[in-house]
Amino acid sequence: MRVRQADIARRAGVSQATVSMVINGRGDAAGIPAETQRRVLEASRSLGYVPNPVARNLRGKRTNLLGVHSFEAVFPLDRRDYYYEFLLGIEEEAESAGYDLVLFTSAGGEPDRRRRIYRDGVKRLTIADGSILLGVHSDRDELLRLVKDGYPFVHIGRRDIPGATIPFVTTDYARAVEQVVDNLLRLGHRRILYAGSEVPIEPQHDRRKGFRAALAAHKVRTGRLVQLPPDAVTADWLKRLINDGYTAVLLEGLPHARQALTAAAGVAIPDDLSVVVLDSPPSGTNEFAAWSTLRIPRTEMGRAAVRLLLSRLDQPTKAPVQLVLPSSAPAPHTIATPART
Amino acid sequence: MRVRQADIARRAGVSQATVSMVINGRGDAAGIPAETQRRVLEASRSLGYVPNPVARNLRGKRTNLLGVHSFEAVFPLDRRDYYYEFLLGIEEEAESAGYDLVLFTSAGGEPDRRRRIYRDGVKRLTIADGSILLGVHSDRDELLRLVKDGYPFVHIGRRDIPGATIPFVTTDYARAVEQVVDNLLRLGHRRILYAGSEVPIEPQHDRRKGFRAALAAHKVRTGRLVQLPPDAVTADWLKRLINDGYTAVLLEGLPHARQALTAAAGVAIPDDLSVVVLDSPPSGTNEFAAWSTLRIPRTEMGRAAVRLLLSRLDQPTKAPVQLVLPSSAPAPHTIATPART
DNA sequence: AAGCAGCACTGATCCGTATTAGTAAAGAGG
DNA sequence: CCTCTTTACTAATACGGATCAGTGCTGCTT
Repeated sequence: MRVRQADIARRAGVSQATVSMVINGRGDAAGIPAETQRRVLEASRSLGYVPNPVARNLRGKRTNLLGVHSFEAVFPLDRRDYYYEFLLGIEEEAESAGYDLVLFTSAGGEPDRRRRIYRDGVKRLTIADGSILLGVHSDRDELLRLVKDGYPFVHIGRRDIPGATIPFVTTDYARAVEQVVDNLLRLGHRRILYAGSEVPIEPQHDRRKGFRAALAAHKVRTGRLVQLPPDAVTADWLKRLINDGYTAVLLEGLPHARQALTAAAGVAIPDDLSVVVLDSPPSGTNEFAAWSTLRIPRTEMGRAAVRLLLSRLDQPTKAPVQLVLPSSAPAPHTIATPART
Repeated sequence: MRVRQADIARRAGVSQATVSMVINGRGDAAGIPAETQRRVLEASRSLGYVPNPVARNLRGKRTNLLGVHSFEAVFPLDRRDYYYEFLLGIEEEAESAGYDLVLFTSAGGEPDRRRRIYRDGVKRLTIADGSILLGVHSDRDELLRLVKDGYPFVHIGRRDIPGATIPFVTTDYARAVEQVVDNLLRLGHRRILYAGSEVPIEPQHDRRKGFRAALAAHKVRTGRLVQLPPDAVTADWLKRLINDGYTAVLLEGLPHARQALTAAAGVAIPDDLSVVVLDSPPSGTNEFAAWSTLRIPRTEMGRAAVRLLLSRLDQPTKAPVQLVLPSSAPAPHTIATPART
C-alpha cells in the first residue's frame, strides 16, 4: 500500500497535520521544533513517502504537472518538422522548473484523428496545473471555452478570437517576411513571386500580409502571390518564372521548398533567381543549409510558453498574456542582386 | 465557480449520490427510474457540469496516466535518432488505449543531467498507473529497486540484472547480426571487420555475440572486432582495411556509419568493400537509403511496451514479463560478393 | 495566585466524487 | 393487520493532504 502522511505521523508520534506542515516547509512558521521536524522527515524518508499530487490538487494546490495538448498526434513523422523543436523547448524549461509534462494523448480516438479537449464535456486538462496548447489547426471553440472556464493555458502560435484574449507565444511572421521582401526590393527586385500553400492559416496569413505590406510600402505592383500544390514546383516551373521576368521567389513552406531543392538543379541560383524559404529548416539536418531561410525560434517559443504559463499561474493578474518573439533574418545564401535584363 | 454534482442534486431535487450514479450510467443498476434520471441529466446539461477528474482519481480509480521515464532528456537533437520512434510507438498505443502520458522531466536538474527515479527517496512515478522506462544508460540500481517495490513498469531494451526479472521489450540484436554475418560468409567473405563503439552496453554486447556466433558456426577465425571512436573512420582507414585484405565491414552505430558515409567517397562500395550498418537509419530521412542497414523495429517496440505494460496492469500474474520482437534483415544495397584477389 | 503569553501541537473540516450501507414508503402475500 | 419485498432513494464515509481554530502545558508577570 502507498505510504500516506498518516503513516509517517504514526511512526514519528505526531499528528497528520504536523506531518503536512513539516513536509511543506511550514514547520518553522508553525513553531514545530527542529528535533520534531527531524523525526518527521526521517520517518518520511525511511518509509519512502511520495505526496499524492491528486489529493494535493483537490485542495486547490499544485500538482506540478504541466499539460501539453496538441490537437493531433505530435510524433508522426510528417509532423516532426513542426512539433519537434517546440517540444524540445518545452521539455527544457519544464525540467528546469521542476514540472513534469502530461501529453494529452487520450483525447484522440475520434474518427478524424483530431484531439478534443472537451469531449463529452470532460476536460482532462484539469489534472495539470496549466497547459501548453499547440497545433496547426487548433479548435477555436475549445480555446474560447477554456478561456471562459478560466483554465490557465498558453497557446503556441497566435490565435485571435473575437470576444476573448487568447494567451499565446508567437513570432512575428509578418514582420519577418516584410523585411525579407523589403530587402529584395532594395536590391532592385521588382517581379517577386510568393508561392503559397493552398490551405493557409494564421501564420501564413501573417506572412502574406508582410509580403503585401512591403510591396505597398515600395509602391511596387509587380509582386504576385500564387497558391499551388507543392508538386507544381518543378524545374520547368522555375524556368518559366525566369522567362516571365521574375527575379525572386518566396517559398512559403517546407513542402514547396523541398520540391524546389531538387528542381533547382537546372537553374542558376541565385544569379538568375533569388530564393527565400519562409520557414525554418528542419532541426538536426543540413537540408537547407545552402539556402536562405527564415529562422523561426521554435525552441525558444516552447521555452517562453512554459515560462509565460508559469508566471501566469503565479500572478494571474499581473503577468503578460501574449508574447511575440523576434525571428531573425535569413542568411544571404540565395539572395542576390537581380541580373540586368 | 465550477459546477459540482451537489449543484445538480439541488436543482434536480435529489442527493449527490444519485447524481453520481446517474451520471456514471449506474442509474439503472441502482434502480433509479427513467424520469428521475432524465431530470438529473437535464440539470447537469443546463448547468454545464464538468466532472473533476482529480476528485475521481482520489477515490482510488486509475489515473489513466502512463509514465515515460527516460534517464536523460529525450528531445535534444543528438538523442533524436534514438528516442523518436520509441515515442512515436508509445504515443500511438497510449492514444488508442485512452491513456495520457506523463513525461517525467522533473527528475532532472542533477548536475550530471541524469534523471533519477528515486531522488531523496521520492518516486514521482506513482502518479502514473505504470511507466515505460527507456534510456541508453539506465540506472540498474533504480530498476532493481522498482522491481522490489512492485511498481509496474516495462523497460524498452533488454536489461539483465542478477536477482531480479526486469520486464522489457527488445529486439533480437544477436540474431539479426548473426544472420548478417552468416550471409556475408556464405557469399565468400572471410576477413570481416566489426567496428564497434567504445562504451558498449547490452544491445552492443548482443550484436557482438551474434558476430562471434556466426564466425564460430562457420569456423572462420579471420573476423576481427575493434573498438574505436567514430572519427577514426576516415577514407584512409577504409583504404587500409582493403589493403589489409578485409572485404566487409560492420558499423555498429550511426556515428560510425555517418563518418563512413563521407569517407566512402574514395572507395568502391560494395565492389571492394561490403558495408552493413548495424543500426536503423534515422526515421524520416533518406540518409542511409543506399546502404544496407539493420531495421530495428523501434516504433513497434514502443507500442509493444505499452501493450505489455497495460496487460501487466490488468493481469499482474498472468501477463508475460519479457518480449522479444524480430528485426528484419538488411536490404542488399551494399552487400556484394567479395572481389577475387 | 491569578492572569497571560507563547509553545507545540492536534482535532476537525474541506476539497469533489464513488460507493456502500441503510431507510422510508409502497405494495405484495399470508 | 402484520411481515416481507421491492423501489427509490439518501446519509455517511473514504480517498490524501492542507489549513485553521483550538488546546493543554509551561513559564513569566504583577
